[in-house]
Amino acid sequence: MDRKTATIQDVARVAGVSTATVSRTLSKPLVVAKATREAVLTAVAETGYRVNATASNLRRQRTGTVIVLLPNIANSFFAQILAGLASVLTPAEYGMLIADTQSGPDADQRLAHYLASGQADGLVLLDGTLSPEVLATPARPPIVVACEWMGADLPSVRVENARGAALAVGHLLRLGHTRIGHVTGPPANVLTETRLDGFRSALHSVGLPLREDWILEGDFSMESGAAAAHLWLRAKDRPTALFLSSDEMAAGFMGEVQRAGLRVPEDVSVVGFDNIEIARHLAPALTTIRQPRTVIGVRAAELLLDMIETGTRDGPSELIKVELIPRGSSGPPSV
Amino acid sequence: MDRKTATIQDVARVAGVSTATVSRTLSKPLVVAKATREAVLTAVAETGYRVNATASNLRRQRTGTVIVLLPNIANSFFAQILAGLASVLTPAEYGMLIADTQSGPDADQRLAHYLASGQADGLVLLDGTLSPEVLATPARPPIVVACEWMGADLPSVRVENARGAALAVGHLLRLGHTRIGHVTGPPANVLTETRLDGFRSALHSVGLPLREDWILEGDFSMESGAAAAHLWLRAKDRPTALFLSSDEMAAGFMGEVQRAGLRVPEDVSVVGFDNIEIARHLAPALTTIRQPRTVIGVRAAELLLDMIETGTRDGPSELIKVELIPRGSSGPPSV
DNA sequence: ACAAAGCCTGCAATCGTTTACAAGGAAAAT
DNA sequence: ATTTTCCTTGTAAACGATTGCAGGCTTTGT
Repeated sequence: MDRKTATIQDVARVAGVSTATVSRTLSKPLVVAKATREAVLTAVAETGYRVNATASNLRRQRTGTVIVLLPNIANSFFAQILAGLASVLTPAEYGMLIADTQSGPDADQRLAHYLASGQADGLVLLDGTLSPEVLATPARPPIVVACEWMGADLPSVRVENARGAALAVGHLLRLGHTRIGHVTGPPANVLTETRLDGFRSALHSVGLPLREDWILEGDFSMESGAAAAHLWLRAKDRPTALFLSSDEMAAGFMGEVQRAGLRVPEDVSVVGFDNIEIARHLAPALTTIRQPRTVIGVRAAELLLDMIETGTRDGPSELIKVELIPRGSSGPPSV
Repeated sequence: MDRKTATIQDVARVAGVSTATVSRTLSKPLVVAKATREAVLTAVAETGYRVNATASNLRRQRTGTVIVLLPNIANSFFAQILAGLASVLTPAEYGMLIADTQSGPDADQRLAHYLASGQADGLVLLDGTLSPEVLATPARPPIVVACEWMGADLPSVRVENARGAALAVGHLLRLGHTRIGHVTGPPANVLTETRLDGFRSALHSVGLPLREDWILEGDFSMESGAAAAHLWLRAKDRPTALFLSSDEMAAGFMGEVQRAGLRVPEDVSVVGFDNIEIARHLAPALTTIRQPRTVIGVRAAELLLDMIETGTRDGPSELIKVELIPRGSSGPPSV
């Protein structure tokens, strides 16, 4: 046990072989003779050798890192996707470099920077608001998009957003609602649009007219859900049910409505989207559309690793299923 | 614009200087003459050169990475600390390697592995359940502990947990409660014990007896808060107020109590700990103890960077202040 | 005008691995 | 017995940057 960490040289000396043999023993054990292999492994154990990832990466022209670009780490939605990513990347010896697109100044430029910098073997994109033009970079690393995005033909892991919206509306219709409103996500976002489209066409398909004044603009945050509640409370002619594009908004909405003395679902039915953990613990428990966040992360990571290893920049796209979870926040309209 | 990324050699050639000069221009611009400096910078811009972090790290005998060990990324509490860490580490050109101690098998062993592997220039410890003995590793990198931990004398960023508990109890006492219960965190955790101690001594200092049957065991999760609610609902002789060791538990508790038809704070006052984002959006809004999570991350990162740069393994410890946020979930007892 | 001091810059070694290539020896084929 | 083939192993050249050392050219001092 030396002061410093042992290097491959030390192992080679102890085992009485060349560094090449040590390296081979560790990476492709099959090509070295059994006797030497064992000698090397003993020496490794004895010296406590661990391969220096930096040197290895330099030589192998890789970085051992994938960059994850997301709008906001603090958001539990992304945190859970991260957990999924980590569960695949960590065992594969890849580190995650997390880049928060909201904290810095110009997100598009940051993306371009990461693409060009060669700081990563791959990139996971969780922010749908970035502009697709940046991808024009030559020699960019493989990218997997794990959210709705305008950049058309990248390998991606997506969620049945439109169908989710349709499920939500269908549920409310079945309960007897005909006056259904919607609170959207932030304007630029594709999630917003896809869910809004799903909402629109679900209403359309049963012949219900679309009341534009019942479509409120939010931004996925609880804050904006609460704001929507204020608008709703003040409105003269209000919908009896609302589909909100995120659970956080739904929670904010319900809280505000209840603090104003009205009741859910008696006075208004509420359906969210995401099935965040707290959804079932709210009072009333929140009806919502479940999307398996960890799975999204896992699949995205698997896709990316595959692309990195095969050296391709194209890959399949995957669609993750969603599911309606009916709970207490939705009920029949009280005429 | 070549296919491949430009290397320092390319820049040197274009600028008509040696690679040494290019390197110096970029790292210590002051020592190179103004004219050459400008020539180099022009060449850099022209070639689109970006320094290869791997090569630089290898030569400088560092990794450019800090490892963050935490129990669970998906937990929004940690996610927010992460955001704080990232906001300091990313600009300083350090990557974060996130290691989830819950996902793997033996967390202690993983910690030991990370310490020995030399994979990181520093380590942030967010998991208080790891055993302190592992630190005995010689030549370990600097560590900052950003949570309560038994390992005594490491540099740390801590929160006034005991005082927080005292604030919570004091608040309930002032409202007139004398029958106050507590829901703890998981048994092994130091957070649990510190807050429990704070709770105990706050009661003790005003001469209230301690009812052991009013101390329920939780684990910080909403689930366990809901379970505590069941116990509370079933109890014959129940407290009129509860201090729960986390907001998530408080949310789970409130939800369950309300779904059972009782009301907060009329039937039971609830105080949480953390001030998670949803706290103010619940109905009623949750009274809680605020701890600034982002700040914890920021300070921990700053401390760690300082230790890394000065090469020391000791450093100051910091205590982050907490604050009572009174909201609707606590009120006078209804006799 | 000459020596001393100061600025810049280049040379070349180094960080720790990986991996083409070649070479040595043993086994198999002729 | 000689040639061919196969299996293992070693040699040495990268990978791309940083930096101690030394040398050349100015500047300053006397």
